[in-house]
Amino acid sequence: MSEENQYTFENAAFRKTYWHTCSHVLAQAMKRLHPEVKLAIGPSIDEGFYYDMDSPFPFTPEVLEEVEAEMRKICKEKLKLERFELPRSEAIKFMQDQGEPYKVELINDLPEGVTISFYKQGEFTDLCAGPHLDSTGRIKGNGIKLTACNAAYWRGDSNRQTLQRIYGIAFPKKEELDAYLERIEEAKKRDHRKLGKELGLFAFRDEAPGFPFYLPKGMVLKNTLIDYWRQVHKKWGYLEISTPQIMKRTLWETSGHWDHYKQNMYTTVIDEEDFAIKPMNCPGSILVYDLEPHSYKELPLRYGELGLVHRHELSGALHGMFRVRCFTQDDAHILLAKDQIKSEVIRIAQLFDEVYKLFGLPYKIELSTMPDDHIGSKEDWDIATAALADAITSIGKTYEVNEGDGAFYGPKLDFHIQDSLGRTWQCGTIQLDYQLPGRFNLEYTGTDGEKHCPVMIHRVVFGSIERFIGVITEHFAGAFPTWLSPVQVKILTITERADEYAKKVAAALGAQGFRVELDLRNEKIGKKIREAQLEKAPYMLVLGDKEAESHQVAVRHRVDGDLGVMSLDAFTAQLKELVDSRSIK
RNA sequence: GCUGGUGUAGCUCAGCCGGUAGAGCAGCUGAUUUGUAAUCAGCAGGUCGGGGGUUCGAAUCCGUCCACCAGCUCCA
Repeated sequence: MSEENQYTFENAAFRKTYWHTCSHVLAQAMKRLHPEVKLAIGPSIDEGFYYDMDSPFPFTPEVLEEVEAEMRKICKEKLKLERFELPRSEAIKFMQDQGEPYKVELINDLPEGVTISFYKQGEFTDLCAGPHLDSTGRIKGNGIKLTACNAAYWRGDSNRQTLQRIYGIAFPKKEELDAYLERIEEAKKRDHRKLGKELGLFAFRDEAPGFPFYLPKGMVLKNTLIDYWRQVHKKWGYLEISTPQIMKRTLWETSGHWDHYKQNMYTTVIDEEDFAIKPMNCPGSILVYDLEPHSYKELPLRYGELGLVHRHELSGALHGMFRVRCFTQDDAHILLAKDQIKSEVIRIAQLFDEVYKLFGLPYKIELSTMPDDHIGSKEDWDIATAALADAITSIGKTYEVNEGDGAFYGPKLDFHIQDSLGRTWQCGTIQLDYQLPGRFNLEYTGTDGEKHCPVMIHRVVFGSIERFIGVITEHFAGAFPTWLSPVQVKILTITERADEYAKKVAAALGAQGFRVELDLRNEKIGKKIREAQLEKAPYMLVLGDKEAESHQVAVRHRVDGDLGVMSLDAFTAQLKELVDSRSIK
C-alpha cells in the first residue's frame, strides 16, 4: 500500500475508519437531541455504518432527518477525537455514571487483560477499540445519509431486547453519495420481484403468502431449468426418484424432524393419525435406500430428487422467490463409505462449478464447522471437515470458514450467490451427515462381508428452483440467455399484408421447437419493437411486404440491434446453435 | 415472530389542513396500413387492503387484522 493512497476513500481500511467515526457522530447527535436514548453498539459495515440504540420512542423518518442535520453540525464543529484508556472497574463506573447499561454489559464481557479504550469528541465519549479519524471535521457533512431504521436484537439474540438500528452511509463528496444512491436505485430495477411481475413469470397473492404462482412464462423457465438439471445429473451418475408429499409422524420422529423442526412443519390428521407435509426430502430417500440390501459395490449411490417441500417460514422472513414457504429443491442424497467422502465432494463441487459457469454466476464458498450443539465424535468431525476443505482446495477454489455454523449432524459447504443489491443467498450446499443413516439403521455389506453404516451427503445445486430463478432473473436483469428465454423469437409485422407470411414463419419456427410469439396488431413497427424490447425477447423478426415477397426475414437482436435480412434457414441455424449450446447470449 | 414504513383502477402514481376519487399506460370501439424503442380520438374501468370506531360526513383521523417493503432472528 503506497503512502499516498493510504488516506484515500478507495482504501478499504480508511473507508471503515471513516464510517466508524460517522457512527460515533450519529450516536453523539442522537444523545444531544434525545439524552434518554441508550447506546448499544455502532460499527462500520461493508457499505456504511449503523448504530443500535434502545429508545422509548420510535425512530421515525422525521427523527432520522433531525439526527442527520445534527450530525452535519457536529462535522462543522470539527471536534477532536481523543483516545484514552481506563482500568476495568473505572471503565464500568464511567459508563454507569453515563447511564449506559449496554456499554456496562459490553465491558463486563470483555476478556481479562484486554485494554479498555474510549474515544472522546466534544461532550461525547464512547467505548471503542478504534481506530478513528482525528476530527469530526474530516467528515463531509452533506455526504452523510441515514438510509434506514430497523429492529435488531441486542447481541443478535431474539430472546433479548429489541433495539432500533439506524443505518447510514457517508462519502467525502456529495457527488459520491448521489452516485451511490443512484446506483442503488438502478439496482432496484433488476429486483426479481419487479421483473417477475413485469415479465409475467410468477406472482404472489394475499391468499397464499409465501407460496408462489408460476405464470405460463415462468413455467417455461422452470421446466427449461429442470430439463437442463436432468441432463447434467444423468451425466454425473445420479438416479432420479420421487418420494411422497405427506408421510406419517412416526417417520418424522425417527428422522428427528418432529422434535427439532416441528414449528416449521405443516401437519395434518388423516384417519386419526398424525401426518406431516415434508419439509425436507432426506427421509424419503432413506426409505428408498432401505427397500433392499446394498453392497459396497453400489456406493456412492446417488439419488436425485426434484422434491417439493413446504416449510412454515416466519412471515417476516419471506422475500419474493428467494425465501418462500413452498419450493422445489433440486436435491440429491448420496450414500457412501467414509473413505469416499473426499472424492465424492470433489465430484459434487465440479458439478456445481459446471452449472454456475453456464449461467456466468460468480459464487463464494463457505465452510461451516462444528457447532457447540453437535452429535458424533470430534474425530469424525475433524476428518469430515478436512475432507470438505481438501476437496475445495484440490479443485483450485478458495473458501471462507464459518466457525461453528455447521448443521448439528455434520459440517457443510455453502455456495453463496449475490442478488442485485449485493445481498448473498445460499444456493448450493453440500452437507455431510453421520446421523440420519444411523437413526434409520441403514447398512451396506463391505468387502469384509460385515455390515457397515453408510455416510449420507445432502446436496442441492440450484438450492431451490425458486431461489435460482430469482437469482438468475436479477443476474440477467430479465434478459435471459436465448435457450432460457420464455419467448425466443417475437415476430412483428409491418402491415396486415404480411400476416399470412408471418404465420407461416411462426409455424416453421414452432415446429422446430422454438418459442415464438406473433404480434399482428395494427400498430406501428416502432411500437411493436419497443414492446418486444421491454419484454426482453432475444430476437425480433420484422416482416413486411419486402420479406413476404423475397421469403426472407429481417432480424433484430435485443442488444445488437438490426442484423439485416437473411433467409429463414440461416436465421434458424444461428438460433439453433445458440440454444443447443446453451450459450450465455 | 420483532421494529419501522407502505397498501388508491390490470400497471405506475396524484389526491394539502376530513366534504363521499383523478392522470398516464394497459383494455374495449373507431379511424389510421404504418420499415427498427410509444399514431390519433372516444368509451369503459375503483364499495381507496379487510372489517370496526370517531364524526352530520372518512381514501384522508384512531385502534385492529391481513399483505407487502427494509433490516434483525431463522434459512434453500
